[in-house]
Amino acid sequence: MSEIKETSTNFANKIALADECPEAYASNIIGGQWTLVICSWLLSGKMRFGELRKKLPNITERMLTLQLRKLEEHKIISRTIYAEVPPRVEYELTPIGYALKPVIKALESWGEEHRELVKNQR
Amino acid sequence: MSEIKETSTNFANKIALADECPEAYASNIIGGQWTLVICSWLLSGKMRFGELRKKLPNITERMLTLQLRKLEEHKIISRTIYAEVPPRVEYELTPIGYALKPVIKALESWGEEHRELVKNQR
DNA sequence: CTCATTACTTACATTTTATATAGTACCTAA
DNA sequence: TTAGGTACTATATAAAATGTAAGTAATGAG
Repeated sequence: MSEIKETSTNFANKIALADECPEAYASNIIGGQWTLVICSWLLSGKMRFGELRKKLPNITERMLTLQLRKLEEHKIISRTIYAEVPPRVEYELTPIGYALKPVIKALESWGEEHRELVKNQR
Repeated sequence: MSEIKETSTNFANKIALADECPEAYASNIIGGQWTLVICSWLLSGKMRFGELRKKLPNITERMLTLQLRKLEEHKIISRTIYAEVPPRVEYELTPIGYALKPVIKALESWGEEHRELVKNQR
């Protein structure tokens, strides 16, 4: 998060890959440590900043903010601020965000399958 | 890649997340920069080290080796060495590796959809 | 003996991502 | 007047991922 150096080889490689492989493109967007989990929670409806924080016990406020900003930038979630005191901010998936559902489901079931397999091999 | 520090908060968080969220678990495994692209190529059949390298023009041999080792460790690919000179090593998806197909397809189509959307908004 | 080929290793440097810690503004209720 | 909740921001640092450059082993061809 924070800064990326647009002259690095790493950056160029990401661009090049994303350019020809939609799966790499997608993986760059949702590949963060908390991204999928946040989306997964939001699949069941809009949530406030504080609610999300409670659902993700070990996340720092900074990380949560960064992840939410990144998701917002990518149009995956929308942010609604209510001018109240204390402040209230709600996050909700956009249509393209909801469209992640099959991806998340596919990952979930593969993850479970893989976990089973690995467990049984030891 | 390379080293992970088993005392870091990051490590603990990953474990905790992976523990309860299969999608985070899956994402940790296939989340590398090249992982999905490699699997994607292997979906169409076994390949040699050198072939893969040519398909991924910007990857360094080091990165390719690291990614392949990680995939092998996670039982996603199998490695067959032929005792020839010069050496020949073939990589092939295991059953659980092939089971990634729906995940990759879901990511691909979401990626394309997302890319379209973003493009049209500018 | 020297060179080429393939699939790696190793040591090191850089870039990217994640965490820790300490703030801030706002108003409200005590 | 002071404490408290909410959703942040700023700065520093640690850790992980990726990249660069240079090797290595084995052997058969010339």
